[in-house]
Amino acid sequence: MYRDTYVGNLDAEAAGTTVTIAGWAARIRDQGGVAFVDLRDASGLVQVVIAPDEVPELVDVARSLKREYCLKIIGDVRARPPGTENLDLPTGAVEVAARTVEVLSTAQPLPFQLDDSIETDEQVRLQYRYLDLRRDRMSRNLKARSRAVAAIHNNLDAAGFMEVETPTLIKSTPEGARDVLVPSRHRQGHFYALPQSPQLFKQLLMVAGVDRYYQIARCYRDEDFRADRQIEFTQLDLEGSFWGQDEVLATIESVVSDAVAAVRGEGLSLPLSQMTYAEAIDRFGSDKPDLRFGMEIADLSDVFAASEFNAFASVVEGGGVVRAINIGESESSRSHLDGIIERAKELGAKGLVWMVVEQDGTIRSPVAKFLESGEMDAIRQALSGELGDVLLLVADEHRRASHVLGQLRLDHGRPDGHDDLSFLWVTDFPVFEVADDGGLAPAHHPFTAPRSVEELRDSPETAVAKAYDLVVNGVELGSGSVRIHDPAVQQEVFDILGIAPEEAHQRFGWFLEALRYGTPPHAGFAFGIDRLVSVLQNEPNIREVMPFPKTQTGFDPLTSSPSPVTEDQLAELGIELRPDAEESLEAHPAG
RNA sequence: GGGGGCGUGGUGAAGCCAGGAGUUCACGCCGGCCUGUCAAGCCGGAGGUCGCGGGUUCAAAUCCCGUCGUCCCCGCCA
Repeated sequence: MYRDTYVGNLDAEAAGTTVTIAGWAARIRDQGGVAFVDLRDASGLVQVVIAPDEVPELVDVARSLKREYCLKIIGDVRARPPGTENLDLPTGAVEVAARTVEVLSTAQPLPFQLDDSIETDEQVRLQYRYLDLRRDRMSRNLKARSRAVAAIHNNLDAAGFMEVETPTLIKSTPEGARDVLVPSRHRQGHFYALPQSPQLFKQLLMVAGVDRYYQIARCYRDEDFRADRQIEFTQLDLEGSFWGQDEVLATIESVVSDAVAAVRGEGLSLPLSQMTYAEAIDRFGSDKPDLRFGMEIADLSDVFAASEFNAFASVVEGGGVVRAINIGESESSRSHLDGIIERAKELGAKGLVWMVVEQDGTIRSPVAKFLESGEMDAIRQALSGELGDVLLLVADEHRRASHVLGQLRLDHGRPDGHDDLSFLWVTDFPVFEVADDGGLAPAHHPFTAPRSVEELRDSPETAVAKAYDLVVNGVELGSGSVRIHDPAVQQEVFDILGIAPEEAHQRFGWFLEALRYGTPPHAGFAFGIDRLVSVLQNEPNIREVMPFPKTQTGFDPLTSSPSPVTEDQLAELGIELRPDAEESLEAHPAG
């Protein structure tokens, strides 16, 4: 028997018992005589005492121990001598006096330290992820994730949902993100795609009468990596028949609240607040506003419409707007403010005007000479400007000005280092977004139901979809929609989206066919488990809550994947590498 | 596709702007001392082609060019 208890269970009540415990030597403090070993297992840490005057035969083994040796120890739990208790340790009231110490496995010196005293380069952590995961932080993240997922399963199972698996080798329907492709051996030149989501399959399950479906599904999108994006990630995917938006939101709220409670100990106050897409853009310059702080966007178009400052006045005259935020008391050196202007340009603004509120209520700014005192007053009032506040103004079309200010708002207002959770539904998304070339691009997948087909046909640029996002602390957790269940409507939507009938038939014909067999009205949602857990754990990126993530270029330093394959493997698939791929092989020698 | 930060013994940092012997600090590692420590302490020691390649220079960790890796951001992510 390797153990009869976890070390985390050892408290004052366990004193007087004899236990068998097993784990790793997290730290060793050899006093020359008595030695202390902090033994860590999956439950926590306990101090083991090896005392030569009590058990002389343990002297040699005590001397031989190194960090991260894997040990089995039989010993007596006893209260620590008065004055030596460790209040920082949950098990700090007791210690285990060793009778026997068995080395189950030795360990080489570690490539990095497992305590949190030094922040190790992430590539090294990933290369030795199995050691990194022993660290308290990562161990806690894994546990939190497990608890959240368990809560989700419990909630949906109790609510009558059926867990159904869908294929991970599916038909490629190039749209949206790039597909991850898998070559077929039986049909050379043909490829499977890994699913970007189980979207169409879960809709087929609705046609199939499953009624309430869910799945914790792995999804794959081959786009550039970010702190909150990996090539593969995990979503809770769900769908229900004879359902509408209100029921979906209520279900998701209940699920998320249970997941939050499982990790944080306390659920959410329901229902969550809601805001339309239009309001979110207007007030916060984002479709995923972070409501943990204010700093709302104010509109100054009226002030500048008649002002002497022609650059702004002409923008307003041309149908644009002048919008602004107050980032509060901030460094107002020229170089710092120039940096903000650069950032604004990076975000797509033509320029940015800063203003600093002075002692006498006047405004210091490169454009101050164009402003009358009444105009300065109006600006200060609109932005509640106090002494020392820095105001940032952008003139552009409404959408772009809002977007730029929304980002600057995050740059300067986003809090860090506290535990607040600010959940928000964003509803009434538009069917189309205005692309950079001025054209319309679908904002969602083409199976999203419009609020009305007539509206979509008559004024597509303002048409609203029955689509909704869940946002927490400025992170888009997930999105969902009411789906189209009428094949005629689906056909028409394809048409309005600019997908020709032949094209629609070729890509989605199998799906359109399915809709013709008595499809129930249905709706659903999907949200990112990685993102949710990373927010709940206050982690800055989702890699910290994924056991084996990849680097920004999709590389896994632990296994050195992706890697070249043999000529034979390629030949079986009918694949030959192009010259530029051969060059890439030389540039990235196999690890 | 683009912008920025970083790459220095096993780990983390300083040194780089302003070129002058691989210099420094913390942790770890190895050896010694130490019988109540808990990020133990004290003494001693080992360990580095300054990511790689090229250039400038009498001289390059330091300046320049390229390249690889990594992180953040813009674009992209129906």
